[in-house]
Amino acid sequence: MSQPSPGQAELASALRLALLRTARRLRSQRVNTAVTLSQLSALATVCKCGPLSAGEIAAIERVQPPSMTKILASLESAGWVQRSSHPDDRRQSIIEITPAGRDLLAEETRARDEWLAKRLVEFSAEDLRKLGEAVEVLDRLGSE
Amino acid sequence: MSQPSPGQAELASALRLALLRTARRLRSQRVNTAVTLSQLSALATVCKCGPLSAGEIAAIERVQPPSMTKILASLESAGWVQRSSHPDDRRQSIIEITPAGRDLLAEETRARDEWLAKRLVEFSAEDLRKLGEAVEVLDRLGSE
DNA sequence: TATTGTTATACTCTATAACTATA
DNA sequence: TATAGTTATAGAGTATAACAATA
Repeated sequence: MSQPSPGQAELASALRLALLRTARRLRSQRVNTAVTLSQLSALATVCKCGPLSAGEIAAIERVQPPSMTKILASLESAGWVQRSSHPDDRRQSIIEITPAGRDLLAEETRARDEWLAKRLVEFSAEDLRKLGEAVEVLDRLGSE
Repeated sequence: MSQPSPGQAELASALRLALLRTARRLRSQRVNTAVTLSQLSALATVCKCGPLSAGEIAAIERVQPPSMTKILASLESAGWVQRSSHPDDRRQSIIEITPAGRDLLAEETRARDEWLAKRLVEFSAEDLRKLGEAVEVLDRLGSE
């Protein structure tokens, strides 16, 4: 593995500041005050990746187990996920999304995306192409 | 102005999740426990945009004035910024970076970028091009 | 002993509401 | 009255350390 080049260090610096500010705006953009962005993200993972244990969700979301405990407690008390016992290991429980959770996820995703999409319509086709190409790279950067 | 197209809604959704996770990882990557990412971001703004009032920094950083009050208080008590009185308006003070602040900023930026740059070396030239092109678009998205 | 998850605790980050000082 | 900034307070988000239950 080579050392970071000067160009990479500059890119890293610019990317870090750009991501901080954009994420700050996305997080503050609360649509429904009943659910937060972190809860929504965990709910999206449970919906997409099927029934999972708490540890598995924490690993996918890249947070520590105690953080996920809190998120899951709030999702469960709101009725958006439900737990069942693991057949072989009584330490674990299996967490899955409920129909109400699916409804909430769909509605919130639509509302939050609308806020972002409204800003995106002001961007050129060229800008959108650049963002679209970067999403896949960012995904790898955020989950490695 | 047109309505968001289906393609824009999908891009918005994918971008939102990618940004959340990547930003989460960047924020948790603490190098020096003496300074936080938000403090560093404000310090970078004061360094780059010259002497500013508290309100101006808050506007550039896109946070509310009370949030900036806290950030500036910590930066000032650490000796990384200093205040002087505004010549015409005694409600305001003028905030500028100190030499110690400049040193801290250079050192911290280097250390934090190293973490990101180390990951970037594993990416292809094509990936880096995509990220580089997106940075400018993200900047506009985060500061509009 | 090792693993899974939770509880206890603390710190960062940010906001709104109420207030002070100045214009 | 209006504006710039601060103080008071609270909630979201996350972590580490210590613990309990189970494997």
